[in-house]
Amino acid sequence: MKNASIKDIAALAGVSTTTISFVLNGKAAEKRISKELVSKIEKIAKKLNYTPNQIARGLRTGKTHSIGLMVEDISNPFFGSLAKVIEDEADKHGYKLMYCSTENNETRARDLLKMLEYRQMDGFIITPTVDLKKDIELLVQQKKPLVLIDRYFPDYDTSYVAVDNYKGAYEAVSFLIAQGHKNVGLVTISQEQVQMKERYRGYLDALKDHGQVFRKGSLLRIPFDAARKDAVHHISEFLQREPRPDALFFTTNYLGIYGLESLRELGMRIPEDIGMVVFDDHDLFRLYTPAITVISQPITEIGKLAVDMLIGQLSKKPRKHHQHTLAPTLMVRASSKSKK
Amino acid sequence: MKNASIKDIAALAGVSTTTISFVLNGKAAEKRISKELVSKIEKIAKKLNYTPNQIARGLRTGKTHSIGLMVEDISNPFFGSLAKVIEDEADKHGYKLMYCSTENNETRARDLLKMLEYRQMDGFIITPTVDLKKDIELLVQQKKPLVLIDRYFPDYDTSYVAVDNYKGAYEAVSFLIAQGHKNVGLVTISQEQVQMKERYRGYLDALKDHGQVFRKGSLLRIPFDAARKDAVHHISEFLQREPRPDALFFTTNYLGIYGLESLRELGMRIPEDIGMVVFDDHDLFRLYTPAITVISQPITEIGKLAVDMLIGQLSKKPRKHHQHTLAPTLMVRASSKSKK
DNA sequence: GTGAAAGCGCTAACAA
DNA sequence: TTGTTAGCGCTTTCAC
Repeated sequence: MKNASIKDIAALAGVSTTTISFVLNGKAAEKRISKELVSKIEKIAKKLNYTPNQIARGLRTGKTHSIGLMVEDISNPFFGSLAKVIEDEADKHGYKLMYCSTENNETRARDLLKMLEYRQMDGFIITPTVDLKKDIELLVQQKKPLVLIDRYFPDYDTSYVAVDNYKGAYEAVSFLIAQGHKNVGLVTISQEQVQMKERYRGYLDALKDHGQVFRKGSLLRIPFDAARKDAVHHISEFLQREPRPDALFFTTNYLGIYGLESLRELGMRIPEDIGMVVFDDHDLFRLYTPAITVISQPITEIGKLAVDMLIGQLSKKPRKHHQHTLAPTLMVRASSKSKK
Repeated sequence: MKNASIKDIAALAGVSTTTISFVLNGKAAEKRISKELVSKIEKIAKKLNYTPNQIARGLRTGKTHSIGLMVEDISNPFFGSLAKVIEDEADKHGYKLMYCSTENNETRARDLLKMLEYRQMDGFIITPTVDLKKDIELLVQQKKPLVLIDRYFPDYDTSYVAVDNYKGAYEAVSFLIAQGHKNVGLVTISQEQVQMKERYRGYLDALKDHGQVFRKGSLLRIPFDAARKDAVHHISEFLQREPRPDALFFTTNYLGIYGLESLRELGMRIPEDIGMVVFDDHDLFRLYTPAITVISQPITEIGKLAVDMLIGQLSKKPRKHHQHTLAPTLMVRASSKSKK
C-alpha cells in the first residue's frame, strides 16, 4: 500500500490539490474555505492516514527542518549526553537530527559533512576535526547556519560554543600543586585540536606560575585512535619511567579511564602513590573509590546554547557570529593528596 | 550563492540535463557518451562545486538512503555504543542515520516514528516502547523495512535482534546463589517491557530452581523516569528494610549505577555486606573496586546483525522476518561472596 | 472560496 | 550518442 498523497485526498474530496494544501497547512481561515469542506478534507485525510511527504515539501520549500550533528564519538558519554540535550532542544523548535561520529578522522569528517550537505540539512552543529577548516569556511561563505561545539578555529570567525579549556586545565593543575604534588604529569592525545592545545597551555602556565619546571618526560601523548589496550600500556610504561610523576592530569575522560585501568594494573594507590584530575566528568569518576577530581563541563548549557544560536541563524537574515566560552567547574573529590 | 544544479552544468556544457545526469551517475559508459564530453562535464561540475540535491533525487527515486534509528536513550553508553556500531555498519552500505531517543515515553515515541516516516526513511531500526506495537504493525503491513533491537513484541512477528534476557538473568541470579547468597533481591524498572519481564522471569526461576523462595519485599521497581536522586533514595530505603537482601540483581546498567551510589551512601561494602550483579556492562563496573560482576551484551554483534538484516530487507523483495536471540555473557568479577 | 498551473532538482522512458 | 519530456508530491501565484 502506497502512502496516500495529497492527490488521493483531492480525488476523494472532489476538489483540487490546492485546496487540500491550504487546509492541511492551516490556511483554511486565511483563504476562507468553508467549514464543511475543511472538516470533510480533514476526515478523508485521517481515514487515508495521510502523512505529508517531507521530501517533496523539502524540495519545494528548500527547508528540510533537519539539523546535521557531527560529534567526535557518540559512544563517549560526554558526546552522548550533549547529543541528547541537542536533540531535545532542537525538537522544541521542530527540528530533527541527522547525526554522525567523525572519530577524529579527517577523511571521514569531510565525507560526512558532504553527505549532510547533500541531504540539505538546514543547519549544522559540528565538532570539527583539525583539517575541516577549509570545508567549514566554505559553509560559512555560503551563509549556511552553523555552530561549532567543543572546539573551534581560533583564526577563523564562526559561531561556536566551547568551554574555557585553558582555565579548566590551569585550575586543575594548580589545584594538584596546591595539594602538595611536586611533579604533575600530563596525559593528552596526539592531535592538535584547539581545546587540547589550550588544556596543554593551561597545564604549562600552571606549572610555571607555581614555580615548577616542565620536563619533557612528564608529557605523554596518546594517539586518538589507539586501541584501549595499547593506550593503557602506554600509560603504564609512562608511569614506570623515572622520575615518576606524583600526579597526572588527563585531558579527556577516556584517557582518565585508561589511566585508572593502568593504575589498577600497576597496583598504584590514589592519592597515596599518585594524584589525578581529569578533564570531563563521568559516572566512573564520581563513584570510583576514591572519587576522582574532575573539571566538569556544563553539558546542558552547551547544548542548549548551540541549538538556540543555530535557530537564531536559521530565522534571522542578517547574521553575526557569536562566540560563547563557558566556564568549566573544578569538582574537588578525593583523588589528590590532602593539603599540607 | 545558491548551490549549483544540474541545469547550471547543462547550460555551461551546452548539453541537456539528461546527459549530465548520466555522466554524474556513472552511466557514461553504459550510454556510451564520448570521453571528451564526460571529462568536460566533470570539470564543470567540479568547478561549480556541484553537489547533487539528495532531496530532489529522493523525491524522484523514492529512496532517501537514510535509516531511522530510535533508541531509548542515546546518552546511555549501551545505546551510544550500539548507535555507533549501527552508524558504522550502515555507512558501509551507503546509509546515513536520523536518530532519536524515545526516553521510554510513549507519546514521544509515536511522534518520533511519525516524523521518521514523514521524512521518508528507507528503513527503521527501533527500540520500541511497550505501546508502540500498533504503530509498528502498521509499518510492517506497509512492508517497510524494519528491525527491532533490544526488545520486541512476543506476540507479533517482526524481525528483531535481541539477547536472551531470561538466560542472562537466570545465570546472574544462579551465580549469586551459588556464591552463597541467601536472599537475592531484584531492582528493576516499573515498565512492562519484554526484556524486563524476561529478566524478572529469569530471576524468579533461578530462585525457585535453587530452593529459594521469592518474597515480595525482595523486589524493587523504580519508575523509568525517576530522577537520579529519587532512584538512589528508593534503593537506599529498600536496602534498609528488613529482612535485608544479601545480594542484588540490577536489571539495567543505570540501576546498577544508582545502586552503587546508594551503597556508598549507606557505607555498605561489596561483597561483604551485599553482593551484586548488573545486567549490561559499563566502564564503571569494570573498574570499580571491587569490580562488579555483570551480564554483558554483544553490542557489536547486535548492531551489525540489525543493520545487515535491514539491508537485506531493503534489497530483497520477498521478505521473511528473522529473529535473532544472542547469548549474553556472565562476566564474573568480584562483587559477590566467594564460594563456600 | 476554489482551481489551474508552474516549478523545486532530479531521473528515466522514449525519441531522435 | 544525446535530447525531449513527463513526473516524483508538494507549495504558491495568479486567475476566476
